[in-house]
Amino acid sequence: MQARQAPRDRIVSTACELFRQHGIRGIGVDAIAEAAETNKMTLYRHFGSKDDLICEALRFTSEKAAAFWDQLEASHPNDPMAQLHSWVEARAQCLADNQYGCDLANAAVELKEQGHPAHAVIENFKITQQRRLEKLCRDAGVSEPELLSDTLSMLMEGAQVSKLATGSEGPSMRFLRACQAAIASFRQPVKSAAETVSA
Amino acid sequence: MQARQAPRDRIVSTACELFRQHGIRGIGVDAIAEAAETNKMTLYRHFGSKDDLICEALRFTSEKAAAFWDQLEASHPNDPMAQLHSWVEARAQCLADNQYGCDLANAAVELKEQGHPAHAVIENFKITQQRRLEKLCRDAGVSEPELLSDTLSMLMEGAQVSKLATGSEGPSMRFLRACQAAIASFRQPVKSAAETVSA
DNA sequence: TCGAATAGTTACCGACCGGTCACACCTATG
DNA sequence: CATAGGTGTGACCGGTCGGTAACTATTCGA
Repeated sequence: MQARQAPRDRIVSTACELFRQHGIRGIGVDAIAEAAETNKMTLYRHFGSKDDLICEALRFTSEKAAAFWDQLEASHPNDPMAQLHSWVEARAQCLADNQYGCDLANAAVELKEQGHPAHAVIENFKITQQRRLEKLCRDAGVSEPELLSDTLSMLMEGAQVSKLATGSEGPSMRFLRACQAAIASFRQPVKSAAETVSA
Repeated sequence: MQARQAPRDRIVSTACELFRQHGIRGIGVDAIAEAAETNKMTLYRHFGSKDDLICEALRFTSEKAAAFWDQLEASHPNDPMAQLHSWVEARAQCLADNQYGCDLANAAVELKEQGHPAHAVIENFKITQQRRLEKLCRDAGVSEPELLSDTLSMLMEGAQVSKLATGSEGPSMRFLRACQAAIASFRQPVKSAAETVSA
């Protein structure tokens, strides 16, 4: 039996879970503290405000996502095209497993007050993801890496919100095929040595 | 000077606006009534509850969107491929104009309690839009109309949430080009009469 | 073993939430 | 002019929100 996590860690991971299930505005700090088997006073000793906790929870989620990229690179070393397909398949799997969409994107929808500290966390996360995806596309040698990576980004975000709005029978059902078709349409045509030089 | 709208209509359109700006959970009925230049009691005489008002506001927005399709068909009669491109351009324009994304999709993100009456409105709207888009793709004679329409749906949803999360410099910047590339990749190759028959 | 830090408990605060009440008002139509 | 129906006003309800105070219990290292 493992020693119990520290209260702070329990609060963060519980907050992640409850924010995902009920929405950030849909759950109160008291309920979070209770679900984390602690109390509101301890929560406020670790986090100055609910907004602080929101940021910390989003950071926590985004760090877990960052680990996924290392794993991806290790799975197909020196084969960016295989990594790209692996990325798509992993996103499709995540889409099938998770009924709540991307926590960071949902937070962006929910927290409209501009200047909210969470915006910086969200933007930083999304931009990082997009940069990594773009690098992958570039390394894979597709014809328009920026356009492909943005296409895949939009397909991914769209699939998640579409699943929320329309259910799993909607467009998100064809997310995997849509991504694969997009990648295929941007693959460099096989060129002869002469063409490669002239281009 | 036009006669003032009836209180009920003012409440609905004001609610649409404030829900869009602050989120459904981010604005109270009192503030809506005040912004509509009326009061909470009148609001509750027309709508049984806030949830009722939410549904009515979403219905109002979705009806405005429905009118767009007639307009689209009239602009390029009997030319579904031109209508499809026109649809993409209109969505791109809407994306550029509107900083809050799709109200219906945002509502789906925000209202996670299952069984909320708004879900039926959202699902009905989204499914209707998707069916019309799919019909357009089919009429345009692309090779895989279902896959293309789902791709375009996901690109559209993704562009909106991506703009919320990453700002207008992110993937949504290339929404138009991404859609056009997707359509191009699904265009039927020109076939000879013999090929058409043998297929 | 002592002391300091951390965690738990209870009660509380003011603000706001969705929703209702009783009552005064206005206007339009008979 | 009278009456009726929609409208405006302000007070009020119970509940919940984010956040705090004061005090006790626990843990753990010096």
